[in-house]
Amino acid sequence: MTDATGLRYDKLMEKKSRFSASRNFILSLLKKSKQPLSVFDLQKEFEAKKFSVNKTTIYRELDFLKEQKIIEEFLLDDGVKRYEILSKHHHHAVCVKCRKIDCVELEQELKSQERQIEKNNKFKIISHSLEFYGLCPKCQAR
Amino acid sequence: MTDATGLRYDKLMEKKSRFSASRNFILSLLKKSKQPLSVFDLQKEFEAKKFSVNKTTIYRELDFLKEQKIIEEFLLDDGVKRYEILSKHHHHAVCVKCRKIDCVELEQELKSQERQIEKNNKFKIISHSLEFYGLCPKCQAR
DNA sequence: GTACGTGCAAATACTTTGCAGATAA
DNA sequence: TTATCTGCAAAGTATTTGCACGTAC
Repeated sequence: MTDATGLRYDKLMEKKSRFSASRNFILSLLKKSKQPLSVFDLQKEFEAKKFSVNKTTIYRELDFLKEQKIIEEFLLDDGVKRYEILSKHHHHAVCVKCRKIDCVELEQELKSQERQIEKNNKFKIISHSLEFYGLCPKCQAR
Repeated sequence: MTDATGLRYDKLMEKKSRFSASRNFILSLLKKSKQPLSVFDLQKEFEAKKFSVNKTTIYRELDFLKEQKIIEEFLLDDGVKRYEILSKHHHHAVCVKCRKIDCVELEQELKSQERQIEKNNKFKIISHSLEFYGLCPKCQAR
C-alpha cells in the first residue's frame, strides 16, 4: 500500500495502527522535506499549513514511527533531535553558519576503522554515527 | 603552572580567572576520570567526596572551561552532554549495554571521506564527529 | 577593595504522562 | 463498537538567569 506521497505503509498495515490525519501529515512532511526535521520544524510546518496539531501528538507520533522503524532519529551538536524517513545508511554535512543539512553517502565507508577498533579495543561494533561540520556553498561565498 | 593533578593552567592564568575550589575540583575530576563525565556524573562525584557544589555552578564552570578551550563537550545518542579535557582528536566507542565509553584514535582518519564530500557537495569541511556503538568486551562475554 | 565566583530561587525550555474524550476502521 | 489516537493539563527533567553574597587575589 502506498499513500499520496508514495510512501509505503506496509509496516503500519502490519500493526494495529490507523491512518490518522496527524500521522499522514507528519509522514508527508518528512517525506517531502529536503532536510531532516525537528519537533520545532514540524510545528512550524503545521502552523504554516493551518493544520492544528498538539505538540504532544507530534512527540508521540515521532516515537511511534521510530519504534516502527519508519523514521529514524539523530542528534547534531546542537542537541536537537531531528527525524527523517528511514533509508539507506548515510551521514550528514551540517553548515555551521546557516545550519543547512545535507545527507551524504560515502563511497568509502568505515569498515577499516571499525575493524581496527574491534581489534584494538575488543569492542564489537554494531553501528556508528558520523556528522561533518563545515560551510555550505552559499556560506563559503559570503 | 601546574596543579596537583598535573594539569597545565596556562590558559586560565592568561585570563582574569581564579583557582577556586569548585574549579579545581571539576578539573581534577575530569582529569582523573577514565571516561568523559556528564553534569550528573560530576554531581555524583561531588556527593561521594562530600564536597558541596550547586548544580548551577557546575553548569557555569563547564561553560567557562569550554570557552577557554580547556575541556570539550560532545553528545552521544542519549542526548546527554559529556565533557573531557581537551586533547588530541579522537572518537568514542560506546557500549550499548553498560554505556562504557572508550576513547579511540584512528590510524586511518577521515581525510579521503572529507575530500569526497568537499568535492561532491561543495561543502568546506571544518570538523567531524564520529562515534561507534557496540558491545564492550565484558558485555560480549555475557 | 574589586572583580570574579557561588548559591539560591525562579524562569525557561523540552519532553513525558495520565486521563477523558474523539475518531478510524 | 472499540482499540487507537488526540488534546489538555500537569508533572518531570535539563538548563539558564538575576541577584545578592562570598572570596581569591
